[in-house]
Amino acid sequence: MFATEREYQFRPSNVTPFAAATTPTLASVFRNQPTEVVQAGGALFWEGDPAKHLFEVVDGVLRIFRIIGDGRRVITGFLFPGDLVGISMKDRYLYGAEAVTVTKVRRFARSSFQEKMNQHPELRPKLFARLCDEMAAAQDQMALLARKTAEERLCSFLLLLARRTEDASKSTPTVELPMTRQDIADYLGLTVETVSRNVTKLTARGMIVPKGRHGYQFKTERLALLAGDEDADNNGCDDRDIGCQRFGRTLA
Amino acid sequence: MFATEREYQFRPSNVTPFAAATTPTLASVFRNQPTEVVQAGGALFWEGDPAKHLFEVVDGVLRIFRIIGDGRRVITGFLFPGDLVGISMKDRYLYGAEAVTVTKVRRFARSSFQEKMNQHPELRPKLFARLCDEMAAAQDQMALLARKTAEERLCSFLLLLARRTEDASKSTPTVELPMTRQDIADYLGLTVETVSRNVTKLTARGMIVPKGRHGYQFKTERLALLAGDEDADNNGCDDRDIGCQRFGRTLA
DNA sequence: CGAGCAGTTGAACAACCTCAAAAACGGTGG
DNA sequence: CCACCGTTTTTGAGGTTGTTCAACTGCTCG
Repeated sequence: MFATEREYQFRPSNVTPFAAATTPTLASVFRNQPTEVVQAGGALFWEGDPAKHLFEVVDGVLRIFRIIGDGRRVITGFLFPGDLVGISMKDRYLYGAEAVTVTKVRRFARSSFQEKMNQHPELRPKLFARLCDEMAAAQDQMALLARKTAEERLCSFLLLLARRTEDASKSTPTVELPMTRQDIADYLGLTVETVSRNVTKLTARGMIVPKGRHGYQFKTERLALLAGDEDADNNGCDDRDIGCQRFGRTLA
Repeated sequence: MFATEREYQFRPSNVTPFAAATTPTLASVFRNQPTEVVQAGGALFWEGDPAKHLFEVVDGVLRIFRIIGDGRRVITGFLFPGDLVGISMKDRYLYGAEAVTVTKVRRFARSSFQEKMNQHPELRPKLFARLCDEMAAAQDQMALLARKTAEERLCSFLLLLARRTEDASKSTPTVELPMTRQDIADYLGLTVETVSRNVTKLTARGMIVPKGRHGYQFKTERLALLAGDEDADNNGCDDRDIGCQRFGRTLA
């Protein structure tokens, strides 16, 4: 589909450096599976396929999507290294999964995953917590789609990506956008044109600065003011914990 | 808040008559807790409250909502008898829960819920399945908000409600709308006016027929054609299983 | 009865979409 | 290395859907 192979570096979602060394993680269940490579644009599975496997994203970026009437596409999430795809109790996938970039995944039969989880009951709360994070992400997204303006949506999205990059702690991280404008549009419930225009606008205002092919340097504090999550006159410092990642889709 | 007490009858979500008699259900964990009554408009908890309890809706309807910048409200779900509220691994609720109608709930301390689940491990997959259903519902909602027109949103919503009524199997069930137009608008990402106009339009076209104060009789097949889930020229008969309810919010 | 709120209706407006075309990539092959 | 081709992105002009603002109706319940 694409011949392009883009550069990107996102860090695994739930693998904090120290915890990884001491306690078994969900990823460890997949550790000894061989990795498979999916070319950019290639499909891992389609909506409606028998849901026989789970996958762990090892490297790259996936998009999770649905098609509704008249071929309208909705991207319900992007998946990054460390994320799981295909967890469910349904016998068919409820969405399709495609590679945005060249992607490495580890495959696991659903039955053996169940087994592994029974052998390691200490992983259960971790899986549970992940579903909860994902539910929280889904609710954020509903709020975004229901009530935010195009500009707010874009800023929220950029900040979400920023949290996944190597230097997420920096106030002006450089972030790669491996997905197309069309992907972003389908994720934010907008058109390509609207996304493009707003990227241009943010660039013109200096909130983001182009860095290389698909990269931008973000002014995260200024973007946060435009993301529409707080009152305009509130400088964003409230006491709630928002430490968790809120991005991936894990369920099928 | 409201003095109004509206009539409604929705059936419990995951309690199929037969299964309830034979196997222990999630609801059975709550069975012996005393029920509390929340007046219409009253709050069960607010976003940001310490998440000390879970609740089971016994009777009535709850709305789950968030407030984003500038006071914009987003209703992320309505909860009906049998649904659970407040399940999470976070120590604070990520949303508020208010009673749409007078509502009966059973309260459970989070720790004792954990205990109960450990005592009855056979309930674990049921809880898990519920989270999966909820995730599926969230994805439906994202698709609705991202890509559907006002009319499609309203029809989708009405059909969702229809599935919860006593006579859901009938092709022209009579359904109560216990929530206000504002609630519906905040759930569908629209304004009150747009909801009102579209209700009027559907009524004029005879797709829904007013029945009493807050009730309507639905022509479900005709509504389904307008819900935007299938291609316009496809009469809605595809092979995927869509039997599950997809409505409630359980997580906090 | 009348105050207050939910709901409806109308007219003007704005944000976003659609359609169209040009520009910029990114890769390919001479 | 450069010319070419398909794709992605940007830009522009005009149209539509849904919003905003405002007035009005009709309940319900003191």
